[in-house]
Amino acid sequence: MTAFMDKGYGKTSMQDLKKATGLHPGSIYCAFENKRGLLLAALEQYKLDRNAEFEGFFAEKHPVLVELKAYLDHIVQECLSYDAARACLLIKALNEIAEADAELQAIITGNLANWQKALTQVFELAQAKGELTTERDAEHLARYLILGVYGLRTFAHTHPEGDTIQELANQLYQDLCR
Amino acid sequence: MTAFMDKGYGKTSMQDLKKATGLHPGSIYCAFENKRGLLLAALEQYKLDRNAEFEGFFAEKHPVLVELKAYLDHIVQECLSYDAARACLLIKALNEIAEADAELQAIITGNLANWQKALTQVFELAQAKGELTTERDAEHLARYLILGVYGLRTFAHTHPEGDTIQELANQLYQDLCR
DNA sequence: CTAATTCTTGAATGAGCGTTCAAGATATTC
DNA sequence: GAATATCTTGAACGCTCATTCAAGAATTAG
Repeated sequence: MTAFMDKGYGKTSMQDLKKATGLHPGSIYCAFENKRGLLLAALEQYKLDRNAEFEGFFAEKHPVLVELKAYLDHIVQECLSYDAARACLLIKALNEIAEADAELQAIITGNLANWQKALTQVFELAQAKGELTTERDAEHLARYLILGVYGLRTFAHTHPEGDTIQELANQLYQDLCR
Repeated sequence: MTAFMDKGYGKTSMQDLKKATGLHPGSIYCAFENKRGLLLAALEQYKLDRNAEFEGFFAEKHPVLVELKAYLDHIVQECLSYDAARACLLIKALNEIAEADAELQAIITGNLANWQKALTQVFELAQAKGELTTERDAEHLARYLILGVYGLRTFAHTHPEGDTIQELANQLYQDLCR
């Protein structure tokens, strides 16, 4: 999973995967059928990891908006800490191969759609608790947050320095919770 | 240029480039030294095209904010019209190869920095003309707009349907010009 | 302990890639 | 119009890649 996140699918060679998995080519092909199968497995693991992380942040232990801010700040930290190239596996795979592989595209957009649904529920909860006006609907807010996260991730690739990313995230949060 | 935008650098083979340029391999190598040289030339052309387009939109024939809205709507149209995979050459190249090629990274981030500078001037002009409060500074606004455009482009890759993209762009515009 | 089965290994394979270069075509010069 | 210089061509090269598979190791069964 991390190999694909670092180098992307195309540039990760079987030699890289051999190192990353500790398996020899034959074993990889026995277990995952081919390189694409390994990517599918990596995407599955990525989904599990992200879901667990998400539930950790939105455990309803604090006001929803506080949890949301922590979540956003965590994403900022992620953008800043990663060695330049590493990115969200979903986006990296989407940009790289979705066009030529309908099944993969469906899996990726499905995962992203689930993320959006989960965020919608977060905003709905915030509205139900009166932390947020119901002026804009939760789905719209969720989409806008996702837009912002995509933007932050891309921006981070261009700008390793300063706290620009944090400032942008703060502005995004402010616009969402206005 | 369009070949690289459609398939990305890595997946564009010399055969594709032969078709796209009408030149035989030897001629390509004579004129551009190698495949990377052709990418550099494509990036240069992309810059020229984008600059011309930009100046067309911000010719000071209308209120600055009206021009800005038209510019954003144009980007929305671009996101919707492109066949799924085609993307901004700068971002595509940045995601794909910047890590492994410092010179290329410098060129790309340089171009993006120029874009940001130009947008900053647009916001400064709007503020000077009293179309916009000076509450938030122009550079901050420019960065936020860029964040939004990055987000729109990525979002468009996941969501070919509906007018989600246009709605998001409208929200972005509203948050910028609030 | 032997035989049968399953798992592990990594060299071999063929396809596709970017790149080169000598031969042929064309243009220029005197 | 011959000689020289330049441009064009595409087959050939070396390399890397994903993939395969037969031989060897390990495990299980009788």
